[in-house]
Amino acid sequence: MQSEKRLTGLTFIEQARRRQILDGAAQVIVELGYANASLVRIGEAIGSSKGGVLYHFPDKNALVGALVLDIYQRGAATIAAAVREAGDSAGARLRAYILANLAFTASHRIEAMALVELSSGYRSPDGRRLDEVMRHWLEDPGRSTEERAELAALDLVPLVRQGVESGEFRASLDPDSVATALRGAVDAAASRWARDPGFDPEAYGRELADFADHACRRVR
Amino acid sequence: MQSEKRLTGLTFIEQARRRQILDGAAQVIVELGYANASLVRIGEAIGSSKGGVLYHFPDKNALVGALVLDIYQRGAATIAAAVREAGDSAGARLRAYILANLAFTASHRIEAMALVELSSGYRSPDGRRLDEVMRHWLEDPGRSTEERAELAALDLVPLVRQGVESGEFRASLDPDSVATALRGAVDAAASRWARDPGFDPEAYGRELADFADHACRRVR
Amino acid sequence: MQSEKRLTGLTFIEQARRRQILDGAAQVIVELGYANASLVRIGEAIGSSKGGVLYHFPDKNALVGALVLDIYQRGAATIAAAVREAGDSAGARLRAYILANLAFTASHRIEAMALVELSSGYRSPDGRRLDEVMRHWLEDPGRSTEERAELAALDLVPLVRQGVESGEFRASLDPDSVATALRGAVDAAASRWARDPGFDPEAYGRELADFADHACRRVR
Amino acid sequence: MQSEKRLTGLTFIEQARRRQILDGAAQVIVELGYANASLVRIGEAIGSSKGGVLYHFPDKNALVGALVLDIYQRGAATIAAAVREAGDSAGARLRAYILANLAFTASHRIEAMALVELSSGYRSPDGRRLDEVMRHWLEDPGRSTEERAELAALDLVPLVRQGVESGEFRASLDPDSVATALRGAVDAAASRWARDPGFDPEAYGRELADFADHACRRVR
DNA sequence: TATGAATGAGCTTTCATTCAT
DNA sequence: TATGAATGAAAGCTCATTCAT
Repeated sequence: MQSEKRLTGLTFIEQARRRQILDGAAQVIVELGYANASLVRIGEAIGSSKGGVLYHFPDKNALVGALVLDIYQRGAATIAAAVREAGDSAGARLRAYILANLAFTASHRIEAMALVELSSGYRSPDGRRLDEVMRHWLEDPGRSTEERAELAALDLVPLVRQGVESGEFRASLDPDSVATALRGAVDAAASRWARDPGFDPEAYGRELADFADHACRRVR
Repeated sequence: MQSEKRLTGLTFIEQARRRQILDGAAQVIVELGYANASLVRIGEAIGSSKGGVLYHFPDKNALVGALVLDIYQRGAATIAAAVREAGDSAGARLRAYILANLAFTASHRIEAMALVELSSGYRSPDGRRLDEVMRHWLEDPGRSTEERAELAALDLVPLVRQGVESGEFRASLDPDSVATALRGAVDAAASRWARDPGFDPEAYGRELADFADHACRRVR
Repeated sequence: MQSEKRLTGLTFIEQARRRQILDGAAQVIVELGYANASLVRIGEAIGSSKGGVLYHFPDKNALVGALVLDIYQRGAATIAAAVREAGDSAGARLRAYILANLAFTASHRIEAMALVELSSGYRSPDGRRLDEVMRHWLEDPGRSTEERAELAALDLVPLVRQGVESGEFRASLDPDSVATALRGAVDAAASRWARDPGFDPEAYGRELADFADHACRRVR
Repeated sequence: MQSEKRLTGLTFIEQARRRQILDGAAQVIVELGYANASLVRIGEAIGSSKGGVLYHFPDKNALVGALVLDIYQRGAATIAAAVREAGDSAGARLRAYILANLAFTASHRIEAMALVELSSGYRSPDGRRLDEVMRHWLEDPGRSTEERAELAALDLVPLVRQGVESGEFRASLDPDSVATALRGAVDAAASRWARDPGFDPEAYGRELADFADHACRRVR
């Protein structure tokens, strides 16, 4: 039965191989930097050859695209869920956002670091940065509403704004600035961890959540 | 008189040319990404040739090293000064640190962005990241005590710790986490600015200073 | 019964598949040029895969060889027949030769163009041109006398020489040069047609036949 | 003085090197076929490296373009001159055209063969044949009127038409077909010569000129 | 009778680096 | 104080070929 062997057009072993390649790519990118993450090295990382890699992805750009999208989706899914479950309070939602982010970083060390590496190291063939390219991908009309919703959940601005409007957060807070700052603080974990293996992302998450709480919450 | 024309072994025009090259390099790195910043393009950017660039720097690696060090030093100098002038209060010093950082970003747009690009894009010939390499440079025994002091002033940990110990900041603050978070928030400005030309780093700096203040200061 | 299903060692379906592959190959070669006619694309052209193609031919070289030989044989068969039926007059035979050639081009557009593409694009693994390789094939002792005769019929030299010797053609005619010129004029049709879809090979054939007639025939 | 060292923006030695590369390229293309004429081999042919070749031409396509244009221009110049000097008679002009073409082939063996090889072997990066690409080049508005005139002189159609209209050639002649046929006959010389080193292009030219004369001229 | 998977040679291209001038 | 010229390593990519299924 085709339906048993295939899922979204790919056989299971094909999917497994792609998974393996994506993992290998992430690893090499983290280890050597995106600039030095050649197809040969990615191939070697999974005990294969550059040809083997290119058999499963049309070109390097597609491979990186798949990798980024994969990490984003996995991350967005868990983070969106955590925020959803946190209830209506902006404070609780913000805390959940931060904790979930750093829990994801903790449990997906390589992936999180790879994302950081790519977010400033990657340029598309026509010279655009990852953010810009991502925006195009996300606007892909083939993307489902749920996916869109989850990816949108990564945006902190509405969350902060809600807190301000509900009076839970200080009125003088600028949602845009706060979002930028917190996103920066969250992303800092991966690079910090990269240069300091003893770093504990989840502990950092708890500290950061408290920090953000004190910074945002209206003084009673 | 040689002694008038030379400073640290370089003539003034030599120094001027190096300055020009470093500026050109920063510009190209920001525009095209570190991966595409070839020596030819850097040469073109200053109306010179590949060979001209390599006359002033032994190799590309040295050029990048000099660039990073140059930016760091210039930044550290102004920031250290601002913090020094802020007096003894940890709160005032933290505010000065943040404002000075973002003022530097605002007045050195290209340099700040280049640093972001390099901080994850650059790898030394033996594969080490910029941070790691920087640490080695800073430990260079040839470096003067003042330089050391200024570069050390970029480290937020002692600053936060002082605030906690003096009772100005909340006792439950973890200096290390706060330092990581704030450094991440500060650095986020350059990448944000890169993808959003309308961004105002100094305004962001004021928001971030308030944010940090509320987060750190002990509730009276 | 095996004997009913096989012919020269191949089953009928096997033969049909080979036919299909050869046709696909010709098509792809014409469309994309020999250099871009990869096995994958040939496979795709017949709704099959690379592997499918290579099951029927030991390697790409053999496939091209078979294609060329196939086209030559089919062309030679009809042309030889036409010349044979034209009778003894050299003028009539020459006219028949030209008309038959261009009728074949007209009815086998793809094949004729593929031959043009291959005649300069193809090189054997050891670097020899198609002509040279063809000569070897034709000297293959396994080839029957009839086949030989038909393929020999493509040679214009004896035909022209006969006309000269019989006095039908001008005595000053150099058979070798005339043969080269007319072969060139005949072959020009396919390339002309390739870049000018409105070209009419059969009309051209009639013009060329008249042209050759006036050029060769002794003025009464 | 710059003006002594430069011509059309290139120094003389630069021009000499380009010449050398073009010659080497033509040689390799003839020897191995366009498909096998890699930059390494072209480099080797002139005792250089692939890098050396690419220093003088931005990419392989530009190299081939320069080669084709160069051959065309040199050929067109001598042929146009010969036709011009032949006077007004269409017969004399046609004879001059044919003789000049084959004299050029005789004196530029490699170039003529390379052109044949390229005319069916080359495809531009976007898949177009040489003829098509050539047409674009020739329409380049930067091209001078004289160049245009000379390149236009390669077109046989107007020449034949003039002969028909002046009554010098048979009225039943179709200029387009005759042009195609004669061009084919002329070009056949290079491929014939390639597979038969004893071939004499100029002798062939005289035979072909007579042949064309008899074919075209009105019987008195 | 094919397909899926993988390999590795070879291609074009970019680029840091070297060297003579 | 630079440029011109050239090299060769390494990259991304295509493709014929092999092999297991």
